[in-house]
Amino acid sequence: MPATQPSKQSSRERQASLIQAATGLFAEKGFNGTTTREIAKAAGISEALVFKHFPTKRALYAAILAEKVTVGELLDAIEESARKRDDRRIFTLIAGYRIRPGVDPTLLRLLLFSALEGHELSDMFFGKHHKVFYDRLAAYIQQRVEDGAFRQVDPLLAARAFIGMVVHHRLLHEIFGVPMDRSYDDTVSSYVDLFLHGLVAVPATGRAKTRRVT
Amino acid sequence: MPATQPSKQSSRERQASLIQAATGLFAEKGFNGTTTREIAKAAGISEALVFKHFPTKRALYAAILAEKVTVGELLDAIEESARKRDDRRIFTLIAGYRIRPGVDPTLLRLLLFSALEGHELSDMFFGKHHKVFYDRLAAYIQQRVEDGAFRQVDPLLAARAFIGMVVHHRLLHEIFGVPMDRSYDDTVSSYVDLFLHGLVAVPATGRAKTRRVT
DNA sequence: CGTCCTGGTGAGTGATTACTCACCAGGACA
DNA sequence: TGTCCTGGTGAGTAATCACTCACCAGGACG
Repeated sequence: MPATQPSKQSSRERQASLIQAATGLFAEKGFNGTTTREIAKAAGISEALVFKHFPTKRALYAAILAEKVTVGELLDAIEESARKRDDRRIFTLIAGYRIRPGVDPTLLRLLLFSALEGHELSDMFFGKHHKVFYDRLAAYIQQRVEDGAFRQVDPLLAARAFIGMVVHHRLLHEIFGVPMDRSYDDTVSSYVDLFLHGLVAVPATGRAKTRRVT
Repeated sequence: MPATQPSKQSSRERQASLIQAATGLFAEKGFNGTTTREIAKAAGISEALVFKHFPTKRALYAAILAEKVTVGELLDAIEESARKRDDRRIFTLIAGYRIRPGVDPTLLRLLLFSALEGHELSDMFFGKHHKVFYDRLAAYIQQRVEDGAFRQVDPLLAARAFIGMVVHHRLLHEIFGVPMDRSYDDTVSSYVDLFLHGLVAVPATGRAKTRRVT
């Protein structure tokens, strides 16, 4: 518990540590399941002080959703691989960003809770965390269809399909507690391979297409 | 509002109408977000009577999760197609079962809420509603791999991947409100096609593999 | 007739909730 | 020295929560 600062802090510091403490609680128990008393305790301050910084509990929640926008550097890496037409790399990047063990697990819970509980900022949160990905991916897929490298598919649907595979994987793992018996790299590569080349075996033509999947 | 029965009902009838009324509320607002007063009002009875039938609010919630087990007839249809090795049909059946417009939208919300809020019966609920599907699908995929018809993939991972695509689709639509601009049949067929044949175009060999997807 | 069971309720109970208010400590600056 | 601002609190408050209890209506059965 990082609740060890009864010392004075500036307004901005307090606000930040409040947001940090509350984020964990909201992600764990949802908006309705979290009390302001718990938040204050987790931040190591009195309940009254919480309301000096945020007029209502909802306002604190909104501040959290508004703050966690991230994304950023990943899109650059994607952009670069897109220029090189490195299909495998792009899909691996996106999948990895969603499955990678280091990724903050609270964000997914926060996102789901906010959507289920119907918070007003949920749409924005969803847009910043998910929509960007499948919009960018859809654009790339369209490009590759035009190149003639991909089959004639609906780019948006295909993008959603791929991201769906991998988000669902995380969902199973983090929300439903399904154990993942394969390594992270292995899993990502399997998903990418599956999506790019499909399930049906290609009868022996000259191509060395059958990548090992183990 | 079906709250129009102040008349006497037998204990079992009351219990059933209580469960029906509460299911909608729990799915909409979660366990913590739903009050017993609301439930009573939706069922058209007094709050006290709710507790005559269920000792606690949690017990009522548990009764709901325990009751909604369904599945059933779909597995028979799958079994039949499995004997015929009708790949497309099997994947279409499963996808359809999850995307079909008629499917009760409250179940998905209920499932997510119960998992996020960490209800004790959540695992069971998940097992009956999802695990059966990807276990069955994984078994079929393994069979087809042994037939030599599918590539050498991890069956469980592949099954999860496909179901992930389609569950994610429903999630986007029902929970996040993303509009779906294509028809139901079209969407399902696109997903199945994508999963079976992959994204990468097969260079012109003799096969007429490129199914139209539009 | 009485009495007993079942379905049903109004009016509470104490605990908990989000939120408020009067007040305090101490450094800054005059 | 005084006073003023900022960070901080203990002790509330009204509302709401899950849950309880004493009681009622009426049909069944003797």
